[in-house]
Amino acid sequence: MILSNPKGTQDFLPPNSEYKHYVESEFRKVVACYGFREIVTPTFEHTELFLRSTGLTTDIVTKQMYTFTDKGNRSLTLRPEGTPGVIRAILQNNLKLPARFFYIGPMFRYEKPQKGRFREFYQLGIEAVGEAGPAIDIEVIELGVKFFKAIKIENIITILNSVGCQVCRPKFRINLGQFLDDVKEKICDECKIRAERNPLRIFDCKESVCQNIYQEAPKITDYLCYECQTHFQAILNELIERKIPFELNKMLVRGLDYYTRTAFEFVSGAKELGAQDSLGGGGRYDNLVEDFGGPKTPAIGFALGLERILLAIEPPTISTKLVYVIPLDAETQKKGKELINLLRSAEVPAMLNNPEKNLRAGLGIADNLGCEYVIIIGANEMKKNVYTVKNLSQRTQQEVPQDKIVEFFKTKSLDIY
RNA sequence: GUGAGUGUAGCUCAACCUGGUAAGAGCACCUGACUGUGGCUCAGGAUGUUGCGGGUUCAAUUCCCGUCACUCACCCCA
Repeated sequence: MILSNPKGTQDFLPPNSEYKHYVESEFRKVVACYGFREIVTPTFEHTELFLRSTGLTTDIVTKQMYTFTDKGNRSLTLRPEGTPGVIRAILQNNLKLPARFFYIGPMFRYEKPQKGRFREFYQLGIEAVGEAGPAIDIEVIELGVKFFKAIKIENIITILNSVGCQVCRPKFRINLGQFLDDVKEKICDECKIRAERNPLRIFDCKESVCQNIYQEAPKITDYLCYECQTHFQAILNELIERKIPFELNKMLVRGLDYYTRTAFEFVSGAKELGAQDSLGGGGRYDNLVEDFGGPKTPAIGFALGLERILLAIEPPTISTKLVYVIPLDAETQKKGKELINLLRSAEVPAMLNNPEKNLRAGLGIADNLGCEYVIIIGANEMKKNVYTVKNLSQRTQQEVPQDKIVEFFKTKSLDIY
């Protein structure tokens, strides 16, 4: 019992931990190209922050938050998502706008775990705060697509919709409410609850009966105000022009309350993902900063689920730089110690064979460690003033002059993720 | 929160349906053949409170109940 991790958490063991590092470093490269810089915010915040932003009616807030009272009697919550903390930090520190930030870190939601869904999970996210025009919407979507391409996830579909704004959404909601009143006898029980609590979510229903009914329902896109309509149309035009494939889905809504206008989701066809096929999602949230008491500030962002990405990628090849040094006898032991010190000070990772293990055993250990190279030092080498360098995977070996050994390994670029 | 499935060696699983006479296999592990060349081969070795608790029975890994854990799905989302 003591030796088990809490439900919904997981250990990232090698090589999985290295795959994680690979995904994160590719993400860093891509976002850097678009001018996003890293922001690191606390993993817990005042509970109120999430109540005010994520939304009082959302599942996340009503039943999934890890909320606790600390010894100073403050109500704190492990962050269930990244955006509120980022916006808080921007306002609190009075940062200059526009600003572009990215973050990578664990989020926490009390859910029942299943494939691609955990209680502690990592998100890779970006937030562009203070830019209103459609240009940034396009950059953000393009960035997402580029990232998936960088990590070689090919079968990604970008699903796109506009959820309107404070001007047009109320009109839509009234009409949708009327529609739901008319059909409430025919829809499923779940939908009846949704219709009361959060009508926009009815479109998520998977019952075909309901889906058929909702074909006739009012769509937000038919109610967009002139500004929202223009904004949305500009995005569609530009995406087509840039040949970024997308799929319009008038049913797409977002689970968080603060979204406005552009809403999108990156969906994968990879069957490894099970039911959780959404690798990430995001959208515009033009009112959130104001809701926090800041100036009226447009913003857009997205978040990607790291664990789901790991399910979808082809694992990269991980090779280790570690060089395994095997002195053959008592006389060469000292030489071996000097050699690993020399290599280490040149930033070449090195490890010495245990004197109790013979050459055969040492090679086996090096192989298990994933070492590409082994250095063998024995009487013959000492005589000729060389080291025998053996490449384990290619099963080749060569003699390298002792004074050239550091240089030899410095020219090898075996990156470890 | 709801539903279904699964818990046997470090890992993957068999035996369970049809209860029965030392609980097995493969992989991994350890030792040796093998004191200057690893992934092969050969010989040998160690390993289990059959998740936990209770019940039925002469007898339970096997059947029943409970419980916990894991998995998948619903829900929701990244």
